[in-house]
Amino acid sequence: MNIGEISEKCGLPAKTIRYYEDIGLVTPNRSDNGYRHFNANDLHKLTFLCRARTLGFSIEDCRILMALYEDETRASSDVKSVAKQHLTRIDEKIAQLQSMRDTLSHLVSECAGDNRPDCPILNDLAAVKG
Amino acid sequence: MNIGEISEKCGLPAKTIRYYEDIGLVTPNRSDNGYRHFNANDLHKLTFLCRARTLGFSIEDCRILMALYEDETRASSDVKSVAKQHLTRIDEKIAQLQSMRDTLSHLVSECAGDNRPDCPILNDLAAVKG
DNA sequence: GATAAGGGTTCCAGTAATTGGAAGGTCAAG
DNA sequence: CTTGACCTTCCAATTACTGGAACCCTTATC
Repeated sequence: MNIGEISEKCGLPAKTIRYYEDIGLVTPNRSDNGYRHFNANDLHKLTFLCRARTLGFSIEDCRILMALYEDETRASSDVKSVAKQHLTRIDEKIAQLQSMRDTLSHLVSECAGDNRPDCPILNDLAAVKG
Repeated sequence: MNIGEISEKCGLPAKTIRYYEDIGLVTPNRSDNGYRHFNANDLHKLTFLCRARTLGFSIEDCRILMALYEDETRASSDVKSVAKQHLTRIDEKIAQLQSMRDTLSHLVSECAGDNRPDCPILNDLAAVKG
């Protein structure tokens, strides 16, 4: 199938699929007219990539996971290790955002939000710490 | 003061301060030798920027907030509005990460993590939906 | 006076993962 | 034969820096 069709099926934009070919994540064949020709295995790979990216894995993680996916002699512990590391990174990010959120929502609640210039949000931002 | 000193005080790397000058967020004077010379107002601005970035505001948000900071006739409602929008974006991001986290931690818990190749994580990633 | 250390300067390139757009080739239908 | 929907490649932009090269300024030391 052509790139438009597989794009529909795997959930990735055609542009992204071409990019993934560029960086060596997939290597579709070419038809005589120069069009990329994708087979069922390509569909599996691209679906895999789409899903992994949706779960926030980096492209480099995806590369590792794809290699494991294609290696029939892998140990599931290797996969689990990559996933757990990613989970840790997600948790760190959530904690960081939560901390931002807490500070910011406190500031927002303090601010009158009227037409006077006095503003606790700006006051906080501009405060030079000792 | 020179860039090294103000960098210490405001918490931003010298490189970042130069970048902020490039994009017009600060405009320090220059000494005769061509060195940037920062005053107390520059320190306030850069501290402001450092804090706002720490809270996750984008550079463009910072630009808006800085303009409000410098406008003595601002309405605090304008500041609050920017902050609330940002808060919404943070909440969305947290929700998205939380959803990734839930899915991933479920998969991780299902995976034996031993030296056998069978792996629910890879199975999930490769599954072509509907 | 030479030199070395520790500032400072500019400018160019790279990061992550796409995305947008231009210029142009291909194919099926009317 | 032309129109429209595909496809192709290649270059540039995005966000917010960061690294590095090549070079200048200042001060202290030999």
